[in-house]
Amino acid sequence: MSGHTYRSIRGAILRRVESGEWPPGSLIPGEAELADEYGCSRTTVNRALQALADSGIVERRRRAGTRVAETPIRRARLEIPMVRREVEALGKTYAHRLLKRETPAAPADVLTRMGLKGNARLLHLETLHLISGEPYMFEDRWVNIAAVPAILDAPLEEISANEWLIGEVPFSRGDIGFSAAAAGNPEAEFLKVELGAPLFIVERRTWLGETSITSLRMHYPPGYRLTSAL
Amino acid sequence: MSGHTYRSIRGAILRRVESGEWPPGSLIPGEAELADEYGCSRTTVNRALQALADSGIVERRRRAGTRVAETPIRRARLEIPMVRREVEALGKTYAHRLLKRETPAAPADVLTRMGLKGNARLLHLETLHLISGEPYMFEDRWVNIAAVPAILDAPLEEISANEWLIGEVPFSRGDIGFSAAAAGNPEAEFLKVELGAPLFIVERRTWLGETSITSLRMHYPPGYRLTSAL
DNA sequence: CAGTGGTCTAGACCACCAG
DNA sequence: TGGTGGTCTAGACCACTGA
Repeated sequence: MSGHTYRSIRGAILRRVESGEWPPGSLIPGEAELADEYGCSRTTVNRALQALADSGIVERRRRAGTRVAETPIRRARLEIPMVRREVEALGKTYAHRLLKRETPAAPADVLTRMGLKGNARLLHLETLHLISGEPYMFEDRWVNIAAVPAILDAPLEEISANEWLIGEVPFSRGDIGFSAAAAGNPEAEFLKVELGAPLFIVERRTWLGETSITSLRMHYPPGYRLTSAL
Repeated sequence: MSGHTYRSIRGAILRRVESGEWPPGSLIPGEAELADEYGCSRTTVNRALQALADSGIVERRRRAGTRVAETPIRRARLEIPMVRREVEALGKTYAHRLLKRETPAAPADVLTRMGLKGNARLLHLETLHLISGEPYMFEDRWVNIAAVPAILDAPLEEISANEWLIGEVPFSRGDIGFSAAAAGNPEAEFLKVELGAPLFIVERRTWLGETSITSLRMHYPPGYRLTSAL
């Protein structure tokens, strides 16, 4: 090593992009040439360029080389913490209240969302999450009983379904969606906001392999804000 | 190479984590040991483990080794496209209408948000973005004239401020925030929604080095949804 | 089909930090 | 202070794909 880390080289290349030396859409020198120029190995240049490609600054293709991205795509990396952590990070005390726990016939839209058939048994949970005793977030959750039968006996008054599921199925895949919606019932009542108030909605589905585990909608009252560096 | 790519090894390790062989919080074998076990070089194992650490599956510390994450942090990676692309990706035609363009005395909250002093000159823009002729998003933007003086002569009726700025300052840093808010004026009128309708709000600020460039608020009507794999 | 990035290897040294 | 991950190197072969 001659004092060149892949970070320093990534920085050097980024500066040349930002300075306009290599404008958007232009081809930048190949790895071998850059390695020669910076006096480091091609491996190190490769790593730097991969990092830049990962952040959307450049686009790379075999044979075609590396070009500066034409339209810089913004990639925001959001960290989605557990509600408990979110609250405790604010220095407040967290609590939750299980408002509903039932196994009704599942609505068609929930079944569709979870990719299940009509005979699937689902557990429906409504939970209010509290910050220092005040409403923080209202959660409407459905759980696929076939995927985690033990949930029927879980002490969900003491441990939230989210945390119980993390203990049971620690690593699952899923997707997430963000939107806005007017407060209806029962969420308006539980969150102590007026009917029609604008709520921030986070929807999440998780899967273990091909099996749907849970699907939920989290309702945050006005004032909630999700942020990220860009 | 003996048929082992860093991806296959990442997958193999992930499966052992998911299977519960290494429960959350537990220490997994060191790089050297895993390399030996899988019959590949330590470099390859290192790359696999770095990828897993990057997705929040494991946590690594020198001397302490690699542990399975205690509480899996969810990292969502959001791609924030230009509005034009977002619309065109739906197969619709994009257009925009510049509704306001003025250089008033800047409100205090805008100055604070942009980290500027009271004497800073700002350009205020209100733009309606259209999808196939219908309102798609209302944008309220402030631009720091000192950072990009040429914007005063930019043909913003033809090219949206966003795209003009990308051309002028292709690579800038910034942050982004998501929230919900009730439609007020003028956005309710322009978006053709009722006063008080729940809007999805995206706020963005961008900087070039230490200089604030622009700060904006994008208002999406009910129905808009931002999604991501988890 | 030739040139580019993608990746693996074996070895080396370093930075960090828990014991 | 020793063991762990972090990183660099030089060389090699491979996979893809555009000219």
